[in-house]
Amino acid sequence: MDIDLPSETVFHTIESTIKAYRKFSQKNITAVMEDMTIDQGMVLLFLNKYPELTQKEIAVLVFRDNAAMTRMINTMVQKKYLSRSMNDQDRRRYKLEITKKGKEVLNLLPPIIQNNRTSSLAGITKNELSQLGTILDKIKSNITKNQLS
Amino acid sequence: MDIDLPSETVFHTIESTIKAYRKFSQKNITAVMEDMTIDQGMVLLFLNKYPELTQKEIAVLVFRDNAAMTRMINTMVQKKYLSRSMNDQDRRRYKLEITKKGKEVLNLLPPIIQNNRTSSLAGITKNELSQLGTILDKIKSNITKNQLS
DNA sequence: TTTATATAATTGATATATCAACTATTTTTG
DNA sequence: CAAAAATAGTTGATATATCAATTATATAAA
Repeated sequence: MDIDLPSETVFHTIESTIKAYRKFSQKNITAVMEDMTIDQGMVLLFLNKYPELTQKEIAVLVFRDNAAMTRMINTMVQKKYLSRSMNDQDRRRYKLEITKKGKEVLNLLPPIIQNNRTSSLAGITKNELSQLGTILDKIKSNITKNQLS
Repeated sequence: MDIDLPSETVFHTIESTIKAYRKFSQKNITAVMEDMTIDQGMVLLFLNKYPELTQKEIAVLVFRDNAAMTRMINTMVQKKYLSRSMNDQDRRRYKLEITKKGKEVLNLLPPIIQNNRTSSLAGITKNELSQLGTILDKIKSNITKNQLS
């Protein structure tokens, strides 16, 4: 059976776009914050907005599983961006708190992230952006439907 | 500075789409080929079509760097999907050959991959597909332009 | 034709991804 | 309530990602 090479499919384009964005974004972050990764930065942004998030909930937001999250947060605690303490309401969970060092990151990061986004989307109309979202959502929903069967 | 949470951006949608596709695709591949990964499968597809590819060229096609490629091919050689031998024309390169076991994969995989693609893209028009490609290419070219400066 | 530069691949260090098995707690339910 | 099920998180095993430094070979330039 003959099929298109992966490099000729839209999935390849999707993947190369997000990888390019991640690399670009990481480069700009590294320039001002030596040991900060995109994903660690996202964790800080989410926790800043919703301080009650559990590791599991954060994992969903950044597309990782529990195990990956445990290790990522270990690293962030070790690097002093976060502190972990007991949650007395539910002792299966942790309370995650952003440290002073973490808060400094939250001052530096947003302008850079904003710039990453706007420069990547330069010249793309609101309409195109919404089409993009709509089509991708269709693909995702096709996949979700198929996952169940 | 207040910015949108990552989960509210189109980059999040792009990432979640490709991750969902990868997971879906991997599940279907695993069902017929226990220890075959998507990326290893892609390497086989590319090598099958272009037997002269170097590790470096394959790396570009599957969005990895040389180091990752070296290790991935080590694994594939160890699992007997590929064999590595000297290239006498240029002794910096290897000649990569698909083994019998690798060729069996090449019989099993294409129908599954084809099905992954078509079921993920069900209901999406040719026009939408080309819009998707166009918009993503715009984003990529914005990023490439910025990378240079 | 030597020296410099470029290229292909490897290795070490560190971070991460994924699955499955596991612990420690709730929460549900019979 | 006690047993069963669900939930949050951890750990081990294995694969992978990335950067920087290194080796070996090939090509270009002085």
